[in-house]
Amino acid sequence: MGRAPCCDKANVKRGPWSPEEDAKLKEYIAKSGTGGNWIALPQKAGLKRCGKSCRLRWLNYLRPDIKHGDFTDHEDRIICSLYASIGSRWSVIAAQLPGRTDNDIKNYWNTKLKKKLMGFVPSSQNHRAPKSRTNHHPPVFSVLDQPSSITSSPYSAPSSSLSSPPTTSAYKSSSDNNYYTPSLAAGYEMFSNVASTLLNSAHSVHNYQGIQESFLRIGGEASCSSSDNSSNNQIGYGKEAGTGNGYGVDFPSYFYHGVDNDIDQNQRIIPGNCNLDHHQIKPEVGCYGEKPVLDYGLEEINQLISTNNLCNNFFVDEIKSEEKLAY
DNA sequence: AAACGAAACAACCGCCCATGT
DNA sequence: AACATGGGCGGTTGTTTCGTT
Repeated sequence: MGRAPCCDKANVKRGPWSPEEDAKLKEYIAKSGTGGNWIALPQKAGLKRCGKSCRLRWLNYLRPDIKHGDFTDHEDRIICSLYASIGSRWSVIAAQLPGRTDNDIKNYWNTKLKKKLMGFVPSSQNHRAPKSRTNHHPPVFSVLDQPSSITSSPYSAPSSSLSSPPTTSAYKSSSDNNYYTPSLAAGYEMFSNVASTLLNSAHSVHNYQGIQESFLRIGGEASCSSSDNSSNNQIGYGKEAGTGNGYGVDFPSYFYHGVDNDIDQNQRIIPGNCNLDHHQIKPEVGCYGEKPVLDYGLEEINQLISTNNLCNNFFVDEIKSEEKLAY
């Protein structure tokens, strides 16, 4: 038995909204609010529209706090890092960008940012001028137009598990029995490249502050690694910040997710056992040892990486695709 | 100037989930 | 517990705009 439609499709107007309809909707909501019932709203407002259509129009376009215009570099970075962390949860990403809607971000990602980050559209070929309704901004991630920077990065290249796209409809983890959606896997893959490049950028052009904002601040996860300091061949990089429910964050995995890493036979940091059923991504700033990550300067970070022989392997294997993220 | 293709973005569709009955 | 309903979300499609030929 199929579900009853939310409205009578035959008797509602579809397609682009006219200025008159916009005015009616805005006027009604300004006067009466949504009333918590979008289905009943169009009739009350005198609109021949589906309630869902009204909701969409209001939330994505008419709301007074909507920010129109091009995305800033800072917004780009937030989108990238969150996409890499949580996939295509556009509403969650939108929540981090005041004034931006999930639809807006989704469209922006699909039409511009994704291609940009994947290197499909080098800035020199990005010939299309912006539409008049938007403000032009400088090309984002110009550093990404230098693919050689990835391989020449002082940090390790992304792990091989991410160097090629999944060949099947689902991405099988090598370490558990979970499958990942292509979009999520693609996001991780993309992000691994982006992260490498940005890390290199931070190293080479001394703009670490930007990297902090785009990656570090997004948040570590509550630590519940299966590795601990007592293990013979594991190093407890995941120091808890304080006790109890502190957010233990490894370095430099914190660049990505802040999971607890283990160490491999070559004494390099490898992805930790991060299970997002248990890890909650939170917007807190994590700690390395007892010190907030943001308190580390570039020199210190480089020193830590050097001293601890850290690498930036990306740890898609340990991320489950069906996890619930609690905020 | 017209045709065409690509890009941008608004809007729709259908599913899922929370909540109420 | 089962069902109905509305809201929310992500994926996809349709339309418009603009650059190129």
